[in-house]
Amino acid sequence: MKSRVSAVSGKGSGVSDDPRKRAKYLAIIEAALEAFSEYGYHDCQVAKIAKKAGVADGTIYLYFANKEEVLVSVFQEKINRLIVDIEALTNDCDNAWQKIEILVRYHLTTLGENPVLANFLQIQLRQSNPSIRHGIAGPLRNFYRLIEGFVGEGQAQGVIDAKVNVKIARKVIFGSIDEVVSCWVLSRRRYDLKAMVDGILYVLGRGLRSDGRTPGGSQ
Amino acid sequence: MKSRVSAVSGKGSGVSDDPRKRAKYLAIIEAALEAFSEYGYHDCQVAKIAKKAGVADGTIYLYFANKEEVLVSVFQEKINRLIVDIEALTNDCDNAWQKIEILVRYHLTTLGENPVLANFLQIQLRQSNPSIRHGIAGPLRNFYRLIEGFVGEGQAQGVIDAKVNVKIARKVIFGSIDEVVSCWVLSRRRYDLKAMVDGILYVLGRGLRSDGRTPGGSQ
Amino acid sequence: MKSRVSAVSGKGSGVSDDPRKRAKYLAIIEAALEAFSEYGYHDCQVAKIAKKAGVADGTIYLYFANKEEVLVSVFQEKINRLIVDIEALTNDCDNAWQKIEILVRYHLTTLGENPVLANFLQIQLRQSNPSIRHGIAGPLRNFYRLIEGFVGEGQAQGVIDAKVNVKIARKVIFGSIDEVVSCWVLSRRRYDLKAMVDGILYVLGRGLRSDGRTPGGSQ
Amino acid sequence: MKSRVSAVSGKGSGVSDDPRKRAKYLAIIEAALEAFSEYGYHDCQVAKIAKKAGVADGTIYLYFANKEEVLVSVFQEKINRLIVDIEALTNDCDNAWQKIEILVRYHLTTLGENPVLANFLQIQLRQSNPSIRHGIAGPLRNFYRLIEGFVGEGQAQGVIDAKVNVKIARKVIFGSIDEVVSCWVLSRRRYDLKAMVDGILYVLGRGLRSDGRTPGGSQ
DNA sequence: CATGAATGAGTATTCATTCAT
DNA sequence: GATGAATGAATACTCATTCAT
Repeated sequence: MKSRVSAVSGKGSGVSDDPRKRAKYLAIIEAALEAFSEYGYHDCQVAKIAKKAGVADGTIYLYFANKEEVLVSVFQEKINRLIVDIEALTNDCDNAWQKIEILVRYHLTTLGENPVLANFLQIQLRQSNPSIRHGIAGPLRNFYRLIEGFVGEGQAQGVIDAKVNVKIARKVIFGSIDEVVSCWVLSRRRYDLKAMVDGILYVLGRGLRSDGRTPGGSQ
Repeated sequence: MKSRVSAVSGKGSGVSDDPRKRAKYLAIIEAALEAFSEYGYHDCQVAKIAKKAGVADGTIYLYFANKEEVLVSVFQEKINRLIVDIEALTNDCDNAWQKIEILVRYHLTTLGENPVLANFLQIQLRQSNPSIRHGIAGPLRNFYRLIEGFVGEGQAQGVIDAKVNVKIARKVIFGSIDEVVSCWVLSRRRYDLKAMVDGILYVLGRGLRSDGRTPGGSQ
Repeated sequence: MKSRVSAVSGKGSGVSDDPRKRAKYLAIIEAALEAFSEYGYHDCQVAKIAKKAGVADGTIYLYFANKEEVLVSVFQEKINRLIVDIEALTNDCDNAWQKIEILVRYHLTTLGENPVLANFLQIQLRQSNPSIRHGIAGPLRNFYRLIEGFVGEGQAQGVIDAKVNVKIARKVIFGSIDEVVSCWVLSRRRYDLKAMVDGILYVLGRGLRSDGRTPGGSQ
Repeated sequence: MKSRVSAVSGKGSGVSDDPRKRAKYLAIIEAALEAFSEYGYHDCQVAKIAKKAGVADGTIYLYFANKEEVLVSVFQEKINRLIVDIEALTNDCDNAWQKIEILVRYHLTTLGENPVLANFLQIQLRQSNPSIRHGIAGPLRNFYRLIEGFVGEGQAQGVIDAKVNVKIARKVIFGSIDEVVSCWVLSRRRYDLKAMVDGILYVLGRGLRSDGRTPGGSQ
């Protein structure tokens, strides 16, 4: 308890003043990502994570309250990183639709280049129980908000159809890329994920962007 | 083993000549749907299914090879039913885009009226092992094919943009409705799912339908 | 739950209509007595009990809710048996002091001839935690009541000093024989426990019996 | 190892020339008494003792070989103190039976006023392993010898019945007060322990004292 | 001397599956 | 066919103890 570095009950990302603790925390996170991705949540014993991280089983519990918190923390670290990166990439972009394009492209490119993470996010993460789902909800909401922010911004700029409900737009965008990545992972990554970006953006763009066709907004 | 009525290794849907066997098979399927939906896959013991079905624990194993096969069979029965219903509803429809509209509307309406099934399909089904995911893939592919068939048909009819890749269109359609239903279930069904149909179809229609704007197809 | 034969939550002594269940229940009780006596509560794994009983580990849990309940049930069975035996032996005895003599003699004789039981009752049983202590309290109270009954009876008959408080008399009697047996067990039974009976009864008799000396009761 | 101040393997009572060490040794003893009494032996982690004592976990091991030795040392310190006090109180008493009265009265009064110690001695101490029981045996023997000394002295003085076996007398005396205190602790101290002294001494006195009745000693 | 982060051995309990009746 | 008592493999987590600082 005393000095546990908790990503869930703590400040949100395993922050610790002691850099050695932070390093070990991150080592466990990376080991857990690999282990969960390789075995799935239920078939991944804590001992496997500890071994991959090069620490004793008990050490895991100095940094996380339990196995569930490890899983949630991995997700949190990874999704937060994704959000931070996308925010940085879209920072000096004026057009909100282009921000969405960047998001979709970056998401698919990143996961396409990181099959372990993709497998974790699309498959293994979802084998977990309701209490884990609850822990995941918070960080995921941040990703949702990012997308919704872009959509709203685009409507304000007039580049996204104002008649589209923001939440529905987010669900279509997120649902589409989520499905695309899931299928790719389940296909055992037999094709190039990046190659799908243009096709998806074509459909999403037609569905969401304002264009000359609907200047006044009539359907 | 002997005369087991298997939904996975068997002919595909618990077919049996003996109507009493078929009835008990279906009773177990319904009990399992309820039980899985109520407890989740991992917290739903075979004993709970047996109790709900009014049979002994061991009897389950006269109809299914193991717990996994029960789950897969429930999915199979339900998704097949959905497919059959949608095929019937779209049978005398000439316009393939309208068929997609029917599919989306029927899917959301059905799950909106059947929270137990929705919870099973969106949440509990996905808590399972990769080996189950494999068993699910087959029946799910039929649903994929249904959507892809409508898209292809629509392109042949000229009502759907020919430049859209059929598989990508299917992923956008399925991913969108899947995400919409999942969010609804996770929100504890605090709003009306049917009410989302028009909003989703508006975006999907804009994204996929051919229109006066692009008669020749140039973007 | 359904048909668990519980000595704690059930009717009190592993009663079951099915004689086969009762037999297995008793087999586990006897195995547990031996195992607890040999290893002590904390160092006696459930697996050791199961092995001695000739059943699978899991079978223990068809008859008992947990390891604690096994311990409590062993105590209950044994102390109840002791009580029943003493009641039978004292039944046609007119003099209540003689009943106490019979109780003390029977208790020490029985434990002296049954070192496994003596070790269990005096040493291993007491290694347990408060929740177990609570489970033991009920059956132990019955033994207390037996002694107190004899004392009260003796006072009514005039054979036991009326000035002695019944509960204090019980504590002196029970405390004395308990200490005698404990010392004997801890001495590794290097002497004959039965041989101590007369000496103890001499002191207890002087302390508790009415006699010519104190007819009026003056101290 | 080096200069460990052991209460068991050492000279017997945490003796050290360095008063600072002695002070910390005693601080740990007091903290352990409280902690064991509060949580019980098995639920009292070494960390809890360390925290109460205001030292690091590891520091405990500079003063004691292991957790068992801490428990044994607490017992040793406390029982030795009891013995020393009783010896002082009985020093200028001529009548050995009065010494026994003093012992019983002092024991019950002290524990009655010190529930933490009473709980430790009667309950928590006995939750321990057989190996601990061995460590306790030595100091406890000193208490036994004290009682036996009084009894023998009383027989030499003719105030205690010569026909009573000294060890049996000790067992009756110790067993009685032990049972009385245990019942009091288990009753959650709902009555006044001191108030029982006279009642117990009345029975013990009748049982052990020589009196006019038996001048020659015939029963 | 003191610290406290790290270690890793140890175990009660669940539950999918079997098979004698 | 149906039953349900019996099986036994499998695992997260605790905490006494150590030792580098």
